[in-house]
Amino acid sequence: MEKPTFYVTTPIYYPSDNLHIGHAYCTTATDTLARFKKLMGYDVYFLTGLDEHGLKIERKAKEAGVTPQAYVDKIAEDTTALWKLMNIEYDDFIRTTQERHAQVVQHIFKQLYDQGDIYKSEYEGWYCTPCESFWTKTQLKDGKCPDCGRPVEFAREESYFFRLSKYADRLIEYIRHNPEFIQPQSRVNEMMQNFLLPGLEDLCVSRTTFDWGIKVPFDPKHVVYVWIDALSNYISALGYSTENDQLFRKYWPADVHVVGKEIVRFHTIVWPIMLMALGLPLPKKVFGHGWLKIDGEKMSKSLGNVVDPVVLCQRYGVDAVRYYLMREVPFGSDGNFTNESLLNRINSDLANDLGNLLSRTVAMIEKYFGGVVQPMGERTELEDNLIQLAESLTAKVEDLMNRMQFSTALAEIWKLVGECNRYIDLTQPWVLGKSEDGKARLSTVLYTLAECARIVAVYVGPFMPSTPARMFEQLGVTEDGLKTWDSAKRFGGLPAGTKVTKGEALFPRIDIKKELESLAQLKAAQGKEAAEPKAQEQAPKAEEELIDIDQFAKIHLKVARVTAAERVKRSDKLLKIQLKLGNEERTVVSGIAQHYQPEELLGKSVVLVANLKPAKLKGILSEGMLLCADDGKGGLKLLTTDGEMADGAEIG
RNA sequence: CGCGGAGUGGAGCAGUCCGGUAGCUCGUCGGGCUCAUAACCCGAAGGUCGCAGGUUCAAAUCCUGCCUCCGCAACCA
Repeated sequence: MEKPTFYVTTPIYYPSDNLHIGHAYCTTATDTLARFKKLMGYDVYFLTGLDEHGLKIERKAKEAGVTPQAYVDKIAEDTTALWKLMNIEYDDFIRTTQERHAQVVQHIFKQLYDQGDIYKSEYEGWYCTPCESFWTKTQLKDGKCPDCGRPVEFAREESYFFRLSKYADRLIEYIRHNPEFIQPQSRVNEMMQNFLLPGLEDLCVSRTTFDWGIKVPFDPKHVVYVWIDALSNYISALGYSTENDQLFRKYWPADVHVVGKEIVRFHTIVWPIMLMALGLPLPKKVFGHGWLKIDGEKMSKSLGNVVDPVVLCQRYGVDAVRYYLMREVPFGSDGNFTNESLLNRINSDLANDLGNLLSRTVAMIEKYFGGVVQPMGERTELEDNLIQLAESLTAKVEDLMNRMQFSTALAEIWKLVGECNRYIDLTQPWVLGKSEDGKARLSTVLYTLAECARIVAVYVGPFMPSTPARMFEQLGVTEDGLKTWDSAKRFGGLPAGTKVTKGEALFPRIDIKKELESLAQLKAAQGKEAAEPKAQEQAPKAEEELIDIDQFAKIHLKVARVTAAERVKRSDKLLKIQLKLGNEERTVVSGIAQHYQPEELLGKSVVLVANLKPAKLKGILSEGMLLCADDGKGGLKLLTTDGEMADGAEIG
């Protein structure tokens, strides 16, 4: 009989920088699911890869002084090395710069154009010339370019558009009739309320402002812009629309697209509509997982809190890191990554509970029976309970895994680990070992423990791929039939006479205090390294635009005193500030609400650009600008005067 | 009122749909045990469930209002 197929994907990540723990999180989850399905007997196909086009990469490459291709080649190499390190068992790694992909994208683009779903029009937006970027009105920061802060101008660009609106009703119906399609459920509302029900706008799918992308086949000054390029990877990797499309015919539609919550929208709106337009079946499920925050904050380069999975794997071992990622946070919710919680998990769950259980079990079999597992004798209530728990695990774990509740699945497995540890205390093998009468009972106790350890080893496999082998080795399990998922469903598979061998600690305990210290040192050292090249980068920029004294004289700076300050309603960043400059009163709206509480500003002497053209922000007229300095860590400080100054004083 | 999520012992979370003794993990304190990686087991302390009203015999749970935090708002997993 043919095995049922299971096609699962990660997003194709954007390689503008090396990948971080967030990417590792997503890929680990996908790998865990893929391994589970393989153990369940599915013919699994697991795709991951990189989305290598776009302006940002074009620029990054330029900064680095290499071609975009060379730039992404390097990161692709690092990425595959990372997945190898992390034991990610993917079947294919697609890169959007590969010819096989470009062909398919062009085919799709042309087909959609020919059937009228893509049309040529004009893209309107706010254009920042130095950045060569379009922004929507809402993306602008105080009316300026969110990237560089310079002024933008309204502009139009010839573009191709994809007629999302045409398929919106069909998609709404589909989502309503397929409650499993978008997971977790809470994301359904978000998509419906925010995008589908208010009405979809057509999607801009080409650009003429940069080159690094796949050319529109019939209009080569245009480059295919993001989503048609990126999303197509899920079928281009299978050979869709080529002569060699067996994989496509075998595996499509995908069973699960695992994605981060920020791109759920593209996977549940744009992608299904693309597929509808192409007349293809839709993926069965899109699962949007949450984000890992670092010490409670969003991970970002500018905050300097990006966590490198390579370092963690090298220090603690791949399986420990994978375990932590899958156990700590319910899949679908946001979670918090801290070194401390990682180390705590490793020590308490892996070293103390699991590792130590194996260690004490094997040690006792060696001590009391020369390392030979004795036959199971008469069962008491204690064994019945434990065995019942072990055998009931299958159904629970399978159900949770199918719902991608990895964290809860691990918690269930650990209930058995915990009960085994308790069982040892209840049966007191060290007392049994003292008398000949006790030995019969002892052989039952130790058999029960060894067999439970074998069962745990099987269940833990999808999460921690190299741990089962290490456990089997100590337990003396050699027969492949005792390592399968099915073999864990029934207690009693382990044959009496099996020879156990005590090995190294499965997960050595970590001295958390010391380890946190050395991590801090490591970070400090890295910070230094990172800071140096940055200073060099900035140097040439300073010369870029020199102004002469006359130009400077045009700017009127004055000392002002804050007399009142309040938050601007419906804005996270803006404060409305009342200022006194001698006899004059002014209102200024300033984007510092994330750095200052209104009350801490009262009475402060600040520096005002007094002759800035007034601007309306959130409907409030702002007459000037307060000078602030960026501390480079995402913080912002107002400039004030050294000692008391009369308000209204001229600066210059 | 753009949309969504969250606020529960020191920390992280479950419970909220379907009202009825507030639960789990870690930490802390006390005890037990010695097979084991100073691990394991038992027990205890610690919560007016964000605030204010309302419905009810009964509210963490249902309703109304408010406060605070976080995310999204055309590409950060």
